[in-house]
Amino acid sequence: MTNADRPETLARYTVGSLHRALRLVDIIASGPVDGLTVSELARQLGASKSTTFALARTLLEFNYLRILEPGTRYQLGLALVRLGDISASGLPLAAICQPVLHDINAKTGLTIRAAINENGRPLFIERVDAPGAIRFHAPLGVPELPHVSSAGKAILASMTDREVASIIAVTGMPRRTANTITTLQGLFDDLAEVRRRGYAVDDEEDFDGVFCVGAAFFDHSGSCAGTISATGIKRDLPEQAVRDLGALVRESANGITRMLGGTPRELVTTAVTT
Amino acid sequence: MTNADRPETLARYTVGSLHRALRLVDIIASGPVDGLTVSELARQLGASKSTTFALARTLLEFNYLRILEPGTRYQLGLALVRLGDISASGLPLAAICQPVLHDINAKTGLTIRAAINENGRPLFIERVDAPGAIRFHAPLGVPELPHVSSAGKAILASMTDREVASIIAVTGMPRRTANTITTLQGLFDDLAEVRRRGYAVDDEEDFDGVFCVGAAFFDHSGSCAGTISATGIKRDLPEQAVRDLGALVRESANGITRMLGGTPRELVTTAVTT
DNA sequence: GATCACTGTTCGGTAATACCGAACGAACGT
DNA sequence: ACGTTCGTTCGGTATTACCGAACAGTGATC
Repeated sequence: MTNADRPETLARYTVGSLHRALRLVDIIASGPVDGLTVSELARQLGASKSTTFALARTLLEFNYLRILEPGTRYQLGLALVRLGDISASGLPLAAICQPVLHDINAKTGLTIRAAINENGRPLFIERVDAPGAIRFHAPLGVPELPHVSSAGKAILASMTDREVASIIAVTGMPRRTANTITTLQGLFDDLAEVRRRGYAVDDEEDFDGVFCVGAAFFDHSGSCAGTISATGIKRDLPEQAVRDLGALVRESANGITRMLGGTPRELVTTAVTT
Repeated sequence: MTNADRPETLARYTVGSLHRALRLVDIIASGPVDGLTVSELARQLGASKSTTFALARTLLEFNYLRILEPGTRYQLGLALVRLGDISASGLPLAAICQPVLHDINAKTGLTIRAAINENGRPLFIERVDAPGAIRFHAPLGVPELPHVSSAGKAILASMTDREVASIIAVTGMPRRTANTITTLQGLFDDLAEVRRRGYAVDDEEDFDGVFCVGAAFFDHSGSCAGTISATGIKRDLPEQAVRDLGALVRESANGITRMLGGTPRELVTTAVTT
């Protein structure tokens, strides 16, 4: 549940019914794709059926929810598509990144994503899917773990070891696969490699069989604004292809850096300075 | 289908504070891109500052809103990106259409959009922008007027004149440019042309200088599920290019029809049967 | 066919709470 | 140093959001 992971002291000026309604939306968002019924929602929400019904009706009125034809299951509505589109357009990054994502997608046929740097964690804001049936688990709008993704490691590589340690202190380093880096020293070593190459690699560290290459771009102040990354099936990517892909992603990220008024970081052989 | 129209009785089972909160989100969504302050929101909402503040804080807690760095202006937050993405992914159409949109975009360099048929009106759910600086007014998630867009006319062309008339009775035929079709008979004539060609054309009927080509796809039951359309600047499109583009869009739509388990409509020379 | 368990929906009563108004310090722009 | 506007805080009160009970349908099981 995502309602308890807010230990901040914001609980003071919150509107209870609105809080409940947004939790309801979250329950539907993390529920099955074919939606949930009022009774199921009421159970998960811990409220009565009538209350849940009233909340759902109000959300329905604004098209935040949508009712499936057979029966009465609630899904997320189309108003959220509109609002999400507006929200993403508000970020100038999205407009800048979109053509770059399409370009890499056209050249490689892989799934390409753009993320922003959210306090050291990658938060994906845009995505261009690979053609074909394979779809990767790639939700937008939620911060991902930094130590298991190429996007996350590309961000961390722009920071000092001290900063990296403070971020990892919050997120931890949970193991996802046999290849997951689970020690701080192992991560530091990998980040040094990232700085040398100019791009980060996720070699089945998040999902078995999934390979990822990512590179960071920087704003005018020189701080890491975000990343772009390419995701594919490991067996489809021979070693040479990875090097070419890494170079492509790195240069594309450098292009975004220049569009943001920044200057691409040169490849370094030593640790980053404070 | 059973979608009652706007002039519904103000629903009886609405939660007041939630209603206010969603109106607040809408106000921000239709406001300036750099956001609104609490005082401005309170004025437009017709509520006190303290109430507005509490609502905004709660929405902030769930990342429905976001605060701009300089000052305290509220923007739409990134949670809406996530929810919009989930909402669109819930529609199987979006997953099917995405590679097709990219394909046409790669071939033509134009802005390509997919819409679903929302009671005879096109509701855009996905978009691939043209590379370059030009951005068309192309919001997602809101139903557009059917008589001024190629997507709308492609939908209407799949219906009988009687059905078209009943839809136009609701939306009206407001004039947008000098080329806008404003009479029912004129629309019927144009729709007959659409059925002959297999694709619809918007020749500066919505915006001056903007040209559009769209075609409908159909589900297994043979009813129009939605459209794909390409948008560009008129002077960039000579007559022959329009014919090629129309054929491309039509064939791409036919491909989606087949993926939906339907059979593409053959080009007709007479009116559509009931 | 009748029972059961379940659903979505309706409605009244009441305790909770969402709202307002006033007041605070701070930040601008006179 | 002025006046104005901002965001934020807090207490009191009447609004209202909540619950529980009861209704009509549906589908499965006996």
